[in-house]
Amino acid sequence: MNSYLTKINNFIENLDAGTQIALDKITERKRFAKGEFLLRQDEICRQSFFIESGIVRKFYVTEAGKEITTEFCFADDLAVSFQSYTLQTPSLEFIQAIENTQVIVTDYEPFQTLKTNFPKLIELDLMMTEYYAMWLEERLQRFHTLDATRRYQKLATEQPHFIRHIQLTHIASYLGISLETLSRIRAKK
Amino acid sequence: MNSYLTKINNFIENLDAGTQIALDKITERKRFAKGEFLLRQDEICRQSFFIESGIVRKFYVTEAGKEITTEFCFADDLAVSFQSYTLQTPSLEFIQAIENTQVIVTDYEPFQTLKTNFPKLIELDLMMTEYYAMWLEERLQRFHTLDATRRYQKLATEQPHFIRHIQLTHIASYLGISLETLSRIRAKK
DNA sequence: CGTGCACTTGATTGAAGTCAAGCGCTGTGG
DNA sequence: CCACAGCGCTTGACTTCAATCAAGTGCACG
Repeated sequence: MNSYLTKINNFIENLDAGTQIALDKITERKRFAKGEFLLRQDEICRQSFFIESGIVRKFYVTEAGKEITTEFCFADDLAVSFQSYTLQTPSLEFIQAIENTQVIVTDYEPFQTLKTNFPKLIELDLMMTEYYAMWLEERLQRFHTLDATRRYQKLATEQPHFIRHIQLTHIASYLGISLETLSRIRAKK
Repeated sequence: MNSYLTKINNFIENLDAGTQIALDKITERKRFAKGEFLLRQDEICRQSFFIESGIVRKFYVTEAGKEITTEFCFADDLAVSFQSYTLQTPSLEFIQAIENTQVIVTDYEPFQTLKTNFPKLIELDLMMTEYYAMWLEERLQRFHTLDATRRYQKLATEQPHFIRHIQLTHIASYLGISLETLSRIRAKK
């Protein structure tokens, strides 16, 4: 499944010049300082953010006021509030930079228009959505079958950079366990 | 988000005649008796199954030999092993009819070819994938934030037909709780 | 009239949450 | 330059939720 990312990147690099140029015209570079929000709850996600460097986190807040982290995006990841972006409805999620972050911003509307002239972009959109769906499937499977300890272990072995760069409060929230339990899991062994 | 399904259905109905006819040519109707498998683990999912009537269930088997149900598909749902279908790699999942089921089968290869001639089908593919991703997001959120009781309650109020038509063993597996716990949740109140 | 399957009920255990206190940085203001 | 405030994290005591193991019920079907 990770090879699918390579396929997507190849696809982007091999886009014809016309599509590339059109794409360039509707994007811009932007920086967010650590702590800044790329998107807030209730706003409509009218942009996608391709991370060039830094880290962002997506999270929402429960009725009880607890922050639930849904995803971390590192360099080369695309950050959007998927449902808000797709339906153009108010976002349930926040997107926040947890390090100084540089992104390439693409506006929703121009991109949709562009898709009608450059059908390759629909394919691209499809591939990226497929990738996201597979990512979600895998994440769901882990919640469905693994206990707290094994969820942490998988993360620690497969994404060690998560643990190196992200504070444990957020890791715990991302794994759906309490900070205290995470601390205990890490302590033993 | 459910209105997105309506949008997809409208899109299908409003496809130009050419696309419709081409689509018809690569599909066939098929019946599966209760208990039959539409797809088995390790097979490559080379077809998509649009359910006309009946019910199918998607599940995989853990190393420990436990069946984990990932999805139920009813009439008008599309059943595929998503990762296997998308990557054309061996499926981790089984797809099994749990009632006598009638489906419209579309083969993968011809559909991919068709997409190059009828770009509307790429759009359709995109919309369906977007819908699936949003469905996964919601399901993931429930695992992430709700305890067993509230997961059951949401299911019972939002999809009462699930409980009417599907045996509790499968419901429990779908909700990620043991059959005994589900029984107790249902007993009280 | 059993045999098997779907489900229930009870007893016990274990995993993880909550509450509470404390530790060790870092950074800031007196 | 020290003091202490705040944050990220740890540790301990206790509670709660849900899994497991084990019987038992009731129905369906051969």
